[in-house]
Amino acid sequence: MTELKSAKKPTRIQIRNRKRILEAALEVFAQHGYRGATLDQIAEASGLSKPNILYYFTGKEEIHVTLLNKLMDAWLAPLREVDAAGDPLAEILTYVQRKLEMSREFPRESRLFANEILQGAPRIAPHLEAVLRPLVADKAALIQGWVDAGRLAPVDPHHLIFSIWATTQHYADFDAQVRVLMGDGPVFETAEAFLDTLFRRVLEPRPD
Amino acid sequence: MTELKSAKKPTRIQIRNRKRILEAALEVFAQHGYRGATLDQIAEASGLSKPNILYYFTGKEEIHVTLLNKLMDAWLAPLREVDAAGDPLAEILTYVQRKLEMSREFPRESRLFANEILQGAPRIAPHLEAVLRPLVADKAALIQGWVDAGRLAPVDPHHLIFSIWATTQHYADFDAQVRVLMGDGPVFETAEAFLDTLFRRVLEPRPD
Amino acid sequence: MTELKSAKKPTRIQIRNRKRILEAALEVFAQHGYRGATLDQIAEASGLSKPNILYYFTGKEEIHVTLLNKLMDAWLAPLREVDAAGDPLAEILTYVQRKLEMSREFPRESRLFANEILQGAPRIAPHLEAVLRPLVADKAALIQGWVDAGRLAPVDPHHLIFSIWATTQHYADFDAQVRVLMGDGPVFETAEAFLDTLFRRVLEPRPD
Amino acid sequence: MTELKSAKKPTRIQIRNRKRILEAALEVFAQHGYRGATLDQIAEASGLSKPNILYYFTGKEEIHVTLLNKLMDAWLAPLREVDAAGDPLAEILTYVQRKLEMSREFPRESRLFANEILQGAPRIAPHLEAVLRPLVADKAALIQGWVDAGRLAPVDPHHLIFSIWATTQHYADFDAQVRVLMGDGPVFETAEAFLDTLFRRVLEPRPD
DNA sequence: AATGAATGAGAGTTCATTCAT
DNA sequence: TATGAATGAACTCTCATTCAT
Repeated sequence: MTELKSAKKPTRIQIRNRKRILEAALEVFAQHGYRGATLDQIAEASGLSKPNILYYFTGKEEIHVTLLNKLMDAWLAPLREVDAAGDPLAEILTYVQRKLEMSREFPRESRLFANEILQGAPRIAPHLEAVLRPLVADKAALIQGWVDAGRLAPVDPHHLIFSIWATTQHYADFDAQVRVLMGDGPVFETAEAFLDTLFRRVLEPRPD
Repeated sequence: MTELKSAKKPTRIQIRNRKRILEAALEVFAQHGYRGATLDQIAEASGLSKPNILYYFTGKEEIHVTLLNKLMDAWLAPLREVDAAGDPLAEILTYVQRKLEMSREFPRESRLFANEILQGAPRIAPHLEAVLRPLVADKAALIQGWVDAGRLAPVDPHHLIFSIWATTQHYADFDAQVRVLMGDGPVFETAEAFLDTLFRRVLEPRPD
Repeated sequence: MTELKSAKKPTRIQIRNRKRILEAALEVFAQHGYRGATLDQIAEASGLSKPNILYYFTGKEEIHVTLLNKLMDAWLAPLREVDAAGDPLAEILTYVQRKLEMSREFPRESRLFANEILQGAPRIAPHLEAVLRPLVADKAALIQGWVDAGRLAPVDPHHLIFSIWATTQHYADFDAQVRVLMGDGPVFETAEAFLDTLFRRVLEPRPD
Repeated sequence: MTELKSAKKPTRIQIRNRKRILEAALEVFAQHGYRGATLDQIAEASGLSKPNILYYFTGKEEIHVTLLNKLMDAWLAPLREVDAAGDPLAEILTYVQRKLEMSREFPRESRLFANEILQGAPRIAPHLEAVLRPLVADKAALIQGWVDAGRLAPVDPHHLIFSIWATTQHYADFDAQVRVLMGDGPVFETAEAFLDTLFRRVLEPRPD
């Protein structure tokens, strides 16, 4: 039944409404978490009726999973683009910058992801193992190679990646706290400079 | 009525049961978030009956708020102890170490806090403004002073603090992801070395 | 509007689609009962869309009633054919055989009917009173006449008819149970012999 | 959780309310079938609120299964009591009488069972295989023994049992139809005489 | 201090039916 | 004639909270 619907090519209305729903759901899930979000909220935010939402998605969970899957692709793109042929320091600083950009442009996606991981990754763990793990293993090896070649200061590649994720996503995930502490001033601009400095100092090979 | 309870000094049983409830609730709230947690789960985990829990606490929210308040004190202690009279680099590296320690010792508290902030800090925002803001302002000024005195490499104090929080709490909050990527190997031990190196490189004043 | 449809003579497509719908609905209603059946199931089984089904029938109930009415005609035909001019015992044994045949050929119709009666005949009671009652009264009188004439062993005609219905329809209505108890062996063949013997022994006039 | 409740010995209120619910549910399920029955109806009929019903039973299905299980024990008791040491004809006629009695005393149980079998025994099939099949096999063998010994007229034991079930349960399951055809006159009294005669004629060994 | 019993307010979901084309 | 889209009503079930003891 549902198969049929997704098998046939979707109409314009279907495309539009699925987008609306996902957009609304992203907002709601990001703010309240999976359990905290309600279909009523998504319905209201999307301007569709609750049963109509269930006309497009099998249920609450399918909406959530769809969001997570869409998210992961975009989420990992910057890491994928770290180029073995590029200049090591430049590659990583670019990666940091792009990750920070994503936190600014897509804070809701970041929070959606954070919520999922916080709760033990119940729905996305398989994806992490299948997709994220090999990708990270690959890039960690690349970084290790750079370190071994003396092109980066010695550093644990995995922890380096974690620290990039942590520091960049922080501005999306902990936004409420950041706002309290920094007021209405420019956050991302100063953050960008700070993180550039930080990782430059950490990674620049020094003669010693 | 409620006043009476707090007016009279609590009996031993009261103290014990409130502890049990908070311990159980910490576990449950940290894993499932506020909305995702149920009193039934807390009741089961605490070994008390649901109505009995509501004898000690007005409701679900009060339990949550109590946990958050207790948490904040312990949470900020390491920052409070950053000593203006100490050696700047040592003070901060010690702070990093103590924060990481807290992530290892109290991951549930970290996740509880992360959950709250992720959702926009609806219940803890006042506390952040009243307590956290002045404390951070104070310590940021201290760090700025150290920087100005040339005792630390130039760095934005606020963002520095954020980066410490982000990198240390990451190991508690994103544990599920870290585990997928690092397997069963030692995480905190290598993290400690990594973060020590990281912040040392960032903060050590360099002649140039 | 609805009148128009029945006023004009139906096109070939109409005839074909109504047949499809009724065939599918029979399957679904017989298995799940009136409430348990859904238009979705009927739509899927018939290969038509849900709204299209409602183009041919006013609603779920009309489909059900249509099925019941069609059913009743066929259902009573064997009884109608019990011939006053025939040999009493042979007439009744033939009736038994034909009823059993219908259970084998049309088990879904049997179950549909059983479902309806089980629930108090809410939709078919009028039909029963108007059609079934006089027919049974007539045939009961016929049997009574045969009994009075000594051509059948003395027996209550109404209960005799009930016992014929009960024993023959049992193989359709309680098929699930029969299968559990008789395995995959031949059911209807042995049942036919059994029922022939049974009613023969019951009805054969004996000298006494 | 639920285990705990049923593990501890139930209070008087629990016993009373579970009885009320089962009594009400029997009425509702027997009339409308599993899908057709609603918790609202059961709630109304039992005088309890809907959530309160779910305080005593896990869900709709548990109520249904509980009823079926309770039913089966009582349902099979008469067959169990068919005594190998008794007089064959008397044993069976007594069984017929007791089954008819049950149809009169417990028509709702009979309809509940009929509903379940009609729908393919989705919930009770295992029980049928585990309990009913061996019991019937046992009694069928007993009857076959009586037949072989010439103490009963030759007859297929399985079909004999089916015919007893069919004819006796008919008065409960098809009550709506029987009422239409027999009016307000005595049904069970005449049915008892009829069935006694019927099975006597069928089973009495005849010299031939 | 404790708990069995009860419930109102929703939650997610289903479904017969209607709308619009 | 046909169907994608939409919905109101109802359904099962959950849960924080209250009642009564």
